[in-house]
Amino acid sequence: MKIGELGRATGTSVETIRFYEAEGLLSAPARNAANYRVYELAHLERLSFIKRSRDLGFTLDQVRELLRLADDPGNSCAGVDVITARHVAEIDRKLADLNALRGELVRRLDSCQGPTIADCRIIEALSPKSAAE
Amino acid sequence: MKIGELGRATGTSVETIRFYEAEGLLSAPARNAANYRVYELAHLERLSFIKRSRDLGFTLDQVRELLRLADDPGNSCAGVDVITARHVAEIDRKLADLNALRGELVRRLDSCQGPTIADCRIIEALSPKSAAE
DNA sequence: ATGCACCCTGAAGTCACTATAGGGTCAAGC
DNA sequence: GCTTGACCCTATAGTGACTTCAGGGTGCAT
Ligand SMILES: [Zn+2]
Ligand SMILES: [Zn+2]
Ligand SMILES: [Zn+2]
Ligand SMILES: [Zn+2]
Repeated sequence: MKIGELGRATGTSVETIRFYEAEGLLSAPARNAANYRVYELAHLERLSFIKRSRDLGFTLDQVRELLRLADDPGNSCAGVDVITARHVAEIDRKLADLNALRGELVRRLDSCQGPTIADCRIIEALSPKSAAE
Repeated sequence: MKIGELGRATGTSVETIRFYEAEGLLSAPARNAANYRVYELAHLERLSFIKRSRDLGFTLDQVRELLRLADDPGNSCAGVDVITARHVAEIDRKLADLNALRGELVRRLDSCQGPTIADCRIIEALSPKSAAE
């Protein structure tokens, strides 16, 4: 299959596929007479793995590690589980941060009666005079 | 005050302050004989505003807009509220995404009994054979 | 022969900084 | 007076994970 087909099959853009190849995540495929990339089933499977991992929020470095671990089915999966648990912990941190931000913003939004900048509770929250709040 | 003092006063790194100047967010201050930046109170106030906005997760483009709106106290604050509401909506989207990811990851983590890659429920979730799931 | 979808490479742009290289300034202490 | 150290300066490159752009070539149908 050609790169466009592989992209459609995996939900990945052509540019991203070439980027993954340059990054060493996806091995360079054979070329046809026109110098077009020609992919095999193994490429489709590997790219699917990468796509799913990215969709689950793993970084490319984590994906690299997951691929390495996944390549040997006899290995212990402890490493995979550690990477995943660490990733969950990161997500928890982000969730906590975002929730705090959201709370602060919504509180301000709700209390703002306008009508002008001078009375705006959001601007007030941002302005240094309110620093003692 | 010099750039280091300003940085300590606002919790911003010296490099970030110079970056904000280059980006036009903070006006270029006067220089002393040694070509050091010399900041006034107005700079401190403006940088505080930027810092608070960034801490609340606004992008620099949004900060630019907020600064522009905040500069005229007679203006309606509708624009500010719109930017904020939009930002909250973005946060809500991110929260939903992260919660979904977290759920998927934790579900897999909990169900993985190991001991090898061949049995790992996380690798299974990533592998294309499980695509029909 | 012309259009169009598709493919190629290499380089630059995105965001919000951070880091690095290679210097200059200033006050204190020996 | 000379070094040490903290601080300041500019200009440039690096980060992550791509996306976009410039400037082409290929393959098939009309
Ligand atoms: Zn690693
Ligand atoms: Zn308001
Ligand atoms: Zn704008
Ligand atoms: Zn496992």
